[in-house]
Amino acid sequence: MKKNIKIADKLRSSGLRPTKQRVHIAKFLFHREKTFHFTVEQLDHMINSKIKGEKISAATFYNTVHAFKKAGHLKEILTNNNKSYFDTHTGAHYHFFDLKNKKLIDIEEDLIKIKEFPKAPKGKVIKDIDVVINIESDSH
Amino acid sequence: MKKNIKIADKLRSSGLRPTKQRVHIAKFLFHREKTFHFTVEQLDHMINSKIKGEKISAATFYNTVHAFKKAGHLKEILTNNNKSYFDTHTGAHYHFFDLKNKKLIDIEEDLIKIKEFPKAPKGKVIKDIDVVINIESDSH
DNA sequence: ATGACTGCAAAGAATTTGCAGCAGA
DNA sequence: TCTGCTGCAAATTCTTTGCAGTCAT
Repeated sequence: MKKNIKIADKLRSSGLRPTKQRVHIAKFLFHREKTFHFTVEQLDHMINSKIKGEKISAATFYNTVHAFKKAGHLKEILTNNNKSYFDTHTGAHYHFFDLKNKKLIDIEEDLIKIKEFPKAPKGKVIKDIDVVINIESDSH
Repeated sequence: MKKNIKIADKLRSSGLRPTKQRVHIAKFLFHREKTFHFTVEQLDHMINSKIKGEKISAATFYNTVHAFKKAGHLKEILTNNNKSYFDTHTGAHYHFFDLKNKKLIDIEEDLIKIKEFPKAPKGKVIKDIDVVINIESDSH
């Protein structure tokens, strides 16, 4: 029960009302040790398949995930898959993307050293840098 | 007319039949000096708006762009935009992505130096590395 | 002739939107 | 009470598919 309160506070302090659905989703996402990568659709299936009663609607998953992202609790990752992947690991880091099984693997920031990179065009600033290393099976 | 022959040969040597539609699209894409970034949809509009008679169908644009990509004449680029962007510049290079107007800007390979990066997981090899530097307006 | 390619229209996926009703503050 | 949030269904957007007819070789 403590955890619920913490989650509620986390949401409230981000300006998000801790509704039943949001708390449910937040607990699922943030009460885990390891980083978790997912698409909104996958999240929908994973959570709703465990709910016997009232399911959470897809629209709410989209709303909630985007709200969490805006609040800085989730990070969006680019892939070659034309889908939005999200990551509970919000610090600076990069990814392997396994082209075969469409799975992401974290690469901690300090494992990649970008020695230099160009300045942003005039009037623009760099917001962030995405690095995706696409991998495939050895046999290729 | 020479150019048409060259294009036809380029296609044939990639195992692609130089149909009227493919030659038309290939000329549009490859007879230009500067790199060109586009989505399939944009390409469709750009080309079909110039055709008075028989338009080329969307399916053919998708088929053709993917065929060109497979043949190595186009490169696909990741963005934060959940859309497939393609690039006529097929060599190794990276991109700025302007979050405001959804435009890509090339960054030549030698402007980014990745000092070190992790080994691929066992049984996997690195296919390629995507680097996208997201930029936004200064005022942020 | 014989595959390969095209075009259409329909289906599919992922995501967004509009709005009435509900529920936190 | 008063916004903000949810849920539904419909709408959108981008992309793929199936198949009959057409074209390159």
